[in-house]
Amino acid sequence: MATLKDIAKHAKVSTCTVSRYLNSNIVVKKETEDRIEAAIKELGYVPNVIAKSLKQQVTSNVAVILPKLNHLYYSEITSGISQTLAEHQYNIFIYEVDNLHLSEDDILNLMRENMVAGIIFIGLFPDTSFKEKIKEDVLGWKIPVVYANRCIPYEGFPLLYPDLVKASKIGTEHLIKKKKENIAFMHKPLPKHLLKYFLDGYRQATNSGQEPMLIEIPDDKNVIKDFVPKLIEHQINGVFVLDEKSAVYLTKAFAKSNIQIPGDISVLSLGNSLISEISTPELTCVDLQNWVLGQKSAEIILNQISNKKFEDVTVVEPFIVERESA
Amino acid sequence: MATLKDIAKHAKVSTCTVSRYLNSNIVVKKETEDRIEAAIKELGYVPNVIAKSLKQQVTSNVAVILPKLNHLYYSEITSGISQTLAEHQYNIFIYEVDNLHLSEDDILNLMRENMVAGIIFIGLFPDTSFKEKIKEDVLGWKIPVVYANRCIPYEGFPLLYPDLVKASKIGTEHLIKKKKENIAFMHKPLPKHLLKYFLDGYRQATNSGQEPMLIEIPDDKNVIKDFVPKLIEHQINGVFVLDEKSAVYLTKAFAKSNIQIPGDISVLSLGNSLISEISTPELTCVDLQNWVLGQKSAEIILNQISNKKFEDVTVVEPFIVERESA
DNA sequence: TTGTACGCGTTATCAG
DNA sequence: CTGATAACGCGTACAA
Repeated sequence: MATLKDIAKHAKVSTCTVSRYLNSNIVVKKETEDRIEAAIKELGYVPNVIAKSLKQQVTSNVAVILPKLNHLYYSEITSGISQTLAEHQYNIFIYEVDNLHLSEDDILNLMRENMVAGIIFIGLFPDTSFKEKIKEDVLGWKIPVVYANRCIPYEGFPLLYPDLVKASKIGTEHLIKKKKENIAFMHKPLPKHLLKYFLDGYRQATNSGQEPMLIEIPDDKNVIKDFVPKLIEHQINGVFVLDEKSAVYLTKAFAKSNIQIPGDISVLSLGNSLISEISTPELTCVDLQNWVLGQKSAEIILNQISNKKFEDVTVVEPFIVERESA
Repeated sequence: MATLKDIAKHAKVSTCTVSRYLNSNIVVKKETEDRIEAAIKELGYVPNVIAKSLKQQVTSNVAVILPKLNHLYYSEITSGISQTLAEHQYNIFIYEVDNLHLSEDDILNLMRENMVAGIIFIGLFPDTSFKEKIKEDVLGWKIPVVYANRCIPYEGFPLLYPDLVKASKIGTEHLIKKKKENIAFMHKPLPKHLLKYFLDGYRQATNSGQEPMLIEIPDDKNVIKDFVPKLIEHQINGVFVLDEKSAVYLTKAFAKSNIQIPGDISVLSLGNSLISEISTPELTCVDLQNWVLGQKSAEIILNQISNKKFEDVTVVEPFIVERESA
């Protein structure tokens, strides 16, 4: 591999001249420029980013830490990040926590060892202690950080998440518009404060103090059908399912019980991945804009890196995608 | 940031001793070991991978080049890669070609600049010239390469892909076992040689020279229903759809035409992502083992890196996943 | 068992 | 406009 030194020798200039020609806009005599250019072509020179990073004590690599990649939810966010960073000539490192048999400390040490320019944490579960480690350690290391897709209170590092109150509000409004006013929210086990957001959105949409029916469903998809009688009994005619996959299994259960969607009961799902699109019936849903969330996460990292201003908390606006189910 | 030198000074030894203690199994006197350990703790030392890479002229970073990430097909493969590489302390760089507005040459230069330890190309379309560039350039640079998920003839660099002949064979066999012997293959526009694999598999399963009905469908999902009459007319009772999403839209079209699945016509899809699982009816499919493909790709890269033996062509075995549709 | 000194490929600081 | 030289942090001959 040809190095800068080789180019310099070949073009009969000093390494420093070559370096300046390549990196800065400082003018170089036309004649030497040509000689350098020729040498680069001839020797097939490619700059060595590693050496540059060592010298400048910075890399152009941003780490993305997420539970797993093979899930549309995360891969869409990651894709948004990847495109945005690529536009700014940054590379992205992927760390799938579920696959990495390392402690949080070890993972964060990996970041330091590799001198990453920034870290984007996506959708990490509360049972990881990353949040605490960021406060205790990462901020001290001066590594730019973004914590995406978890609605948590601000604690000193930039946060991004979808506006769940608004999601709940526009979802409820949509159901009401469709004359489905007896609404149930179905959700997997959820932290209290998240549930509160959904209730707030519901209240804003209904302009009342009344609460929707809340049904907590287990993780087992086969059990969802057991909740159908309860919905019937309470004369529910609109269900907002806060999990796309569960929404699909609910529609399957309805089909088996000969309940018409949306005739008898409307089903609205939260999230707009392929799942909602190909389900039968196709699911009306609240799109949380995962890709945009990723894009904005990347922008905030970039702003931190270049010492520009950035928001402490960024909220992404959801919107309704109307299909068949509601 | 504390450096090796700082540790050495603090522990009153030379940098070389610290380095050896950290990297090799060469014995160090217990007493000095303790002093070094203490210094590392006290100063919060983390080795600098960049400096190490520069010195050794190798990184532990493997690049994955793929069309896009937000697609279950690719993200599953990538996840397999990521887990396997992580187990060997390698980091993964992601490059989404569809998002990267760079020429093939520029992308490959990125690889060289960053001194990646290996490159995994996944599912790149024939209209990219990566294949040629690998032969012309990358192999010459001595960067380990894997070309995954495209059935192409061997041309000097390791290939991985699913066994499409076998996929076709076991799919056909399954349909026949279910007494669906009048079979149609539906597929999006496909290179001739790929189509041949499917025909071969069909012949192996039927033990005959006869050919299945072949229906090429356009990319537009709304048009799939237009092919239903043709299937009826030819008394097709088993359809093998070589694209998961199309399979779903076909089942939707059947539902609208009151065709029972699998009663009237069985539907078999190629690929086993979430799509097949949540579709109604749930799709019986041939699983191509994307995750395993990724895993094996990573293993081959690792073997190249460590100068171990590796296969030129690795074929991943598909298997049937029986659900409702066939 | 330990230490000295050099070089990996750059960029930055000076001086010319 | 250009060049010599010193770092960046580490590993490793070679010497002790």
